[in-house]
Amino acid sequence: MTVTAESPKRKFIHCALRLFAERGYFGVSLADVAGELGLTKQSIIYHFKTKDALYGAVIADIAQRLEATIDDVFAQAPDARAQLEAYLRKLGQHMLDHPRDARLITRELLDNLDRAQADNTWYMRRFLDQSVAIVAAHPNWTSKTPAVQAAITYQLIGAVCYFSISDPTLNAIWGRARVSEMTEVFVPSLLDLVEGEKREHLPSK
Amino acid sequence: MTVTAESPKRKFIHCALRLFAERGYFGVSLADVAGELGLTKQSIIYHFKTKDALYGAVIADIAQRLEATIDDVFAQAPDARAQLEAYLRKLGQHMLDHPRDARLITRELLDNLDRAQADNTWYMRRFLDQSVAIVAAHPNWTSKTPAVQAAITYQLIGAVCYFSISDPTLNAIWGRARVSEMTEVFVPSLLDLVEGEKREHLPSK
DNA sequence: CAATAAACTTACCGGTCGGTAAGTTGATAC
DNA sequence: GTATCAACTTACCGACCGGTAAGTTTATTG
Repeated sequence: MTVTAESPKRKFIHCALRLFAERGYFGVSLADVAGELGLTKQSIIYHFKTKDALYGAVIADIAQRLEATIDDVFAQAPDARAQLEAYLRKLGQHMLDHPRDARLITRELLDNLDRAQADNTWYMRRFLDQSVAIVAAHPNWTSKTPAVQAAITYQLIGAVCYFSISDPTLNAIWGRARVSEMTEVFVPSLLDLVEGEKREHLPSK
Repeated sequence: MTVTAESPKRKFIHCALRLFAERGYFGVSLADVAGELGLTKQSIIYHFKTKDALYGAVIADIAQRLEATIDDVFAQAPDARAQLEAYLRKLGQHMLDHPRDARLITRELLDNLDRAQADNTWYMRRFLDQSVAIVAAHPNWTSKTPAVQAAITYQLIGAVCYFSISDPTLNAIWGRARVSEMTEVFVPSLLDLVEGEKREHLPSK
């Protein structure tokens, strides 16, 4: 059993992703991150120079993994309709498997209110453009304006992220049993909304 | 012209809502809030005892205003279908008019990961239950399980909040013109998704 | 005019923050 | 065997944090 030799930088990114997702930028100190790995905050400063730079590396890491998922969709699905279905399934699966990504993306959206204008390198841009391209190719929306296509795309991504981050709260409100039911029907119900079907295969009372 | 005499407590709540929405709980200090009103942080301590209590008052304030919106829907719309339409229009309008509410609700969702279990008084509970009741009454979902109804409700609220908080970022990515187009078609497109129509009245190229 | 109470203020405290500076350690290279 | 370098450490700094304690100001009331 060999220890997977993760580079020190990647170890910090991995750990920081988790903490930033849970508590946000201001809710996490460098000492918190380093402490989780049994190190001191100065080891982070050594690798990343500043806290901002560490945060940037975390965002870039998520963006890269999301782009990889999309490339996968383009490679596998035969036509536009199948591509959108594959996209939604993969995105949904990704965000349910990695709720931290959904949490951090949503936080990034919230915290970038001021930064959005100043910072012209927006790490998620490529991912978003590719997502819109998939929606735009679908028969439902090929004839629509780019604005409509972008709005639909955003609704879909938003629904997926929002559902993922709501999980703990939903559990507290309605209990684990009901939320686990909700999770099962979530992606199918989203697909039905997209295809305009009448949701007949969803469970009835 | 009389100055509307807002109580000191309400002035703090109003100001804190804006700052918490913009920068989050840990991103805002008591001195920040008081400074905006030309006062010192101790004046906040005097009124609210702790920072946590101030934050709680802000959340309670939002919850109360949302419940008022819902009561309105129940009072006005004649049947279940019209109620859901009125609900979505009002919710969408509310979140577009008051993006801070959408931002803070989403932040609350994110930050309550740990608190959700411990804190059994969850201010948004009544609002959420009423929202689910409206969705459950709609012909599309009356026959579905409570879990499905809750999932649909959450997707709808999520889409609205997510779109509202995305506004600054979307502007930075695609420009004001396209985003303003998106905003116009947003609620109608959501209604079309709900009613299962084919989006014929949405603008085409 | 004295008493009271709301709505503040200044002064201060222990603790934590991000970041600088100057070592220390252990492995590799020549 | 010593020079080099990555990957750390300890020690420290000024700024800021939430919160306590003890006044001060202002308006109202008997």
